[in-house]
Amino acid sequence: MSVVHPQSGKKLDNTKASTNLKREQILQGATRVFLQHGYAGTSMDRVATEAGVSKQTIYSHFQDKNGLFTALIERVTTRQFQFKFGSEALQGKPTLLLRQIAQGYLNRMEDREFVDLLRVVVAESARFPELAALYTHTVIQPPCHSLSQYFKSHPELQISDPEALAQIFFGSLSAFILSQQVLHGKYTVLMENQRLVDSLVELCCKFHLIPQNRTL
Amino acid sequence: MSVVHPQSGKKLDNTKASTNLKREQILQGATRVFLQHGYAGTSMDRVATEAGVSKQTIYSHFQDKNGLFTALIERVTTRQFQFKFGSEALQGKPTLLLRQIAQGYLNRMEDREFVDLLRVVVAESARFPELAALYTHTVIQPPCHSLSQYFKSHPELQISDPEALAQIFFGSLSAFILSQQVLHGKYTVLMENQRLVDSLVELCCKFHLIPQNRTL
DNA sequence: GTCTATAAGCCGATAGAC
DNA sequence: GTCTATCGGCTTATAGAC
Repeated sequence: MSVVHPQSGKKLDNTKASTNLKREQILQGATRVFLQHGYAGTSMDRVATEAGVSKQTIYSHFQDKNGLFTALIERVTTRQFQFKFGSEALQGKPTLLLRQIAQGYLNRMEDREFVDLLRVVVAESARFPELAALYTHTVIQPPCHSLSQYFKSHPELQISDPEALAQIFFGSLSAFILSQQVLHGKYTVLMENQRLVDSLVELCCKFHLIPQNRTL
Repeated sequence: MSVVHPQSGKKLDNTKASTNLKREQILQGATRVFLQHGYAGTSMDRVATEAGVSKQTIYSHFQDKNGLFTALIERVTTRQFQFKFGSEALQGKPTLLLRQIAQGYLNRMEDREFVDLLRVVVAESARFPELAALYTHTVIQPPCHSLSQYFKSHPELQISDPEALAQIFFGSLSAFILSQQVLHGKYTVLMENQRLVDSLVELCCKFHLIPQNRTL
């Protein structure tokens, strides 16, 4: 199938590079369109225009609309997994560390791709359950698991159910992002990020802080 | 425009009743289809078939696809608002009351219409921002506001930021529902409702319970 | 491999009979 | 008011030139 040029190996490499470049070009264009308009709301014509290629080029790189969408969401999901959370060592004063974690997670609100991916994965969760599962295990679970481990290794925090508290921690942050950015509550319901973070950290460290700050 | 029958007033009433019946019939069929397949994924032909009427009948009751969808979501949203939360008096022991509230909210996981509405409102939030705003103010805010008021009127709970805690309370519950039911985590990520509820109640009543249960 | 052109069917919305 | 029939236009996917 592939044209092997006998005079220079470069020709082959260039061809492959060019092919991958086209594929990349298609994915970038398709990502913009699909993440904004959803699966059914996106036409292959629109993708072709946005990516600057013809429709047939798309069909030569991907089996069909379904395959393109799946490959695309898997790519963006994996990309969002690169979010450095598990990598940084979980050290330092608990209040400061937890504040950093919460603040860092809330900063993702400003990442449009993160917000768009969340909306689309939820939107297509009924038609693409395997993508919902991938998202859950790749984006949602890892931070939750890390925090749970942290809680377990710090008994002085006196947390009765580390896994449940980690779920509450990231769950309330995720719900905040959903309500503020996806449902546009930012413009109608006011709540400063800092207040949420403060209360969350306080909840996790209540027992821990009592001996230092309070006398009952 | 309307045909007023001179012999019997019943004729007019029957006609109106029949009209409202058709409208109801259309809305019921459309609700099933739209909540399952989303806006772009739903065709008017499919709605007509599902509702058991012709397409033209739909267009005589609703301006266009957009108008039908909007009327439908507004109806279901309002219906979900009937969820009895603000109505019941917030009385009783805080731990028991909070447990009841959390448990009651989680019971909505089993209401398919609630889960489907959440998914569709999120899915179409970019194209129908006014529906997202309606959902926020009708379904999300009221319970949050009620709980916040409850916290404020019970200073013995020593809650520093009642509004933020109420947001954390319902936010983590909503995120749980989203992850378990919408993203199908029910089948891949196991976490019993009871553990979440226990931790949530414990967090809200930590200071309150300390004098009774612990000695620091 | 990439393009233009086109097939075959479904879309939202409407016209006209009754 | 409700039906059947239909109109352009847009949809996914493919055929054939280069």
